[in-house]
Amino acid sequence: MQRKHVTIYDIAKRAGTSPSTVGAVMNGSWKARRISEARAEEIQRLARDMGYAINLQASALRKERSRIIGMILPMHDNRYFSSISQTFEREARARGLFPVISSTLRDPAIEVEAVKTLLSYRVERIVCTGATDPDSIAEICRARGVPTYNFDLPGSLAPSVISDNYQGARELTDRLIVEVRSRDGDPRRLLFVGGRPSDHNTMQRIKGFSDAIEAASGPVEPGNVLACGYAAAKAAAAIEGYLETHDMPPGIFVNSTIALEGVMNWFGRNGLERLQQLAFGCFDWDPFAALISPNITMVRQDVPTMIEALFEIIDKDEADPGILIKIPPVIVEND
Amino acid sequence: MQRKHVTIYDIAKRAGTSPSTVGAVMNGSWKARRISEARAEEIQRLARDMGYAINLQASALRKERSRIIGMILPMHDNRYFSSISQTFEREARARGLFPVISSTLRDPAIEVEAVKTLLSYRVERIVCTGATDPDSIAEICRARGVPTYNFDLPGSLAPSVISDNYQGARELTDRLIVEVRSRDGDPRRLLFVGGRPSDHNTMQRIKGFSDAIEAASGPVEPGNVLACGYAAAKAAAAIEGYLETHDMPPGIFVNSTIALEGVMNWFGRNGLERLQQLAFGCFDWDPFAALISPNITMVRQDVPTMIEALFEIIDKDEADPGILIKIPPVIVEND
DNA sequence: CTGAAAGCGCTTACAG
DNA sequence: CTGAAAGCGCTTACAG
Repeated sequence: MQRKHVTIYDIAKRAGTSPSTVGAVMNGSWKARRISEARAEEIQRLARDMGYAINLQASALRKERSRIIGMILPMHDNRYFSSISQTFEREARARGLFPVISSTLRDPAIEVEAVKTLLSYRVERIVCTGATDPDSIAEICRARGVPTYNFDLPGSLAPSVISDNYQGARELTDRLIVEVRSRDGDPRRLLFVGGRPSDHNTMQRIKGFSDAIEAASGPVEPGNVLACGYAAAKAAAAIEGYLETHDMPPGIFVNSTIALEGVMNWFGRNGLERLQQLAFGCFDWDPFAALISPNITMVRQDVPTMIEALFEIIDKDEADPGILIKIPPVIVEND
Repeated sequence: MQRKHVTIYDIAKRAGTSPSTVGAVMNGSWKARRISEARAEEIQRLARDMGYAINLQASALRKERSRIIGMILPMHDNRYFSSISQTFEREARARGLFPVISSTLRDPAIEVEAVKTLLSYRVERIVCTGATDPDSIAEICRARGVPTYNFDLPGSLAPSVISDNYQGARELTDRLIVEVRSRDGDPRRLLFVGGRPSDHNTMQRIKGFSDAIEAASGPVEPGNVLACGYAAAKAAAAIEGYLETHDMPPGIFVNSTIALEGVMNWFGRNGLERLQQLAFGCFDWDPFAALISPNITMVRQDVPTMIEALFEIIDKDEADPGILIKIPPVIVEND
């Protein structure tokens, strides 16, 4: 048990050779150096015995390449975002990159702080997931020659990969409309709940929602779009407030599982059976939500395909800020 | 827009001073060096203008302190584990540490691989969450002088912080017993579903489950403990198989929300209303699961308190492998 | 096939 | 109050 890490110098001394040679053997460049097989093996054996592990900080410093890829993420404890981390991590590792993910709680100040820290650790690229202000991040990174990518929310200074929020919302709303009509309800009275009005994705989803209704039966009722924020409690309060002045709508479009939690809680407190009479849709997927209401339809964002598209851009080293890839989400019917 | 990162040398040149001075100003040690306020301010201004960001790799290399704290985690896309990352990240940052989390899919080979990579980036400490083989990790790290901590699953070579699985399971089972009896059912016929039999936590929970039943009404029926693994599909298959040769049990203890998903799916396919007649408990918490069955009781592991206990050990730099802190989980009644 | 030297960008004594 | 020098552990020309 040693306190100090063993270095190529320690091994060189023991092997009676030079640090350069050991270094070459340890980082795999030894074949190019035409170091004898015998010597390489001897060094590898010694390294194993001595418990050598390359110091990637030193290596990165010298090579000016860290192989670290950073990602900022609104939060970990969320099904959608955690499936993003999971898939991102796998794909980054598959490329020999070292993924480092920081959560930023949808706070632009924390986002910038996290990005600066990542830059100080000399990440080679940064993926901004759901960033509140992706363009300022892109600017900071561009000044340092670090490419950025927007994910989930688009920006104008770097390539973006997002869900096709408009189309997904429109398709989801179309299903709700069919269901509402099958019960002789009025689609214009459908309710939209959740998200921030300033958020690009929420805006697109509201547009898809409104356009679908308008195309089917005329403009959505004014006051039926409750972009009340992301917290579950806010969604519950929004429903509560809405119902003080309105009748129960024939259906609800819930914008994210976080909002869904609030909506479900409200119904849980006020009679879960009332849910059965509603057309119910959620933009985001949760395996348990499917079981609560037999008539819920969910939109599942296609994370694997989104991450694939992201790495295609990265692999090709594309940097055109005009790139905007929209991945269609998947409608998950309940049955 | 520069390609190259600006260094303390660049700033020193522009400021007409030495790199040492700039370095001291940039890392805050300038007051100890008694550098004049005026000069410090001038340097800070220049650094801002030139877009300087300290290279923490170089700094860490020289100081032999990275301030990086690593964590390995079975997976990100899981409510329990993602709440661990979220809380861990916050607490690490609050201490000026840089958290790096790698997921290892409950695969011992990947665990060791991830730990070695973290060591190569010169992390200062490693938290092993839910590690399949925490002791070999502890050994590898100890040889390099890097302290480790076991989290969620205990080990024998480093301090451990875990949930009190036995007590939590026992209390949960006690509730199920009361419920079963209130319907004139036989507690000995309660069913346990999910987890690996080799997993410490599962073992403890099975023990709590069995002991509670035994204390109340005699030994649990043989064959009523289905430690079928973690996948949802396995839990569904286990229930299916069980019911081929047994009547519906009076209640089910589900060991994790992943298994719960499988169990719920089975009932979803075979009549969700049959759930209402069961006493239903889950070791792990999910906000939606609560809404599915009015009589579900869940055990929520107390992640904030667990992480607090972890950092108390870290802050005090305790390394006694005999430390085993069990945090009582919280019973979440449904209502 | 191999080694000595320089340098990545910092920090740490040391000297004044 | 400040600077020159050495060194953290690598990799990269360069020389032989």
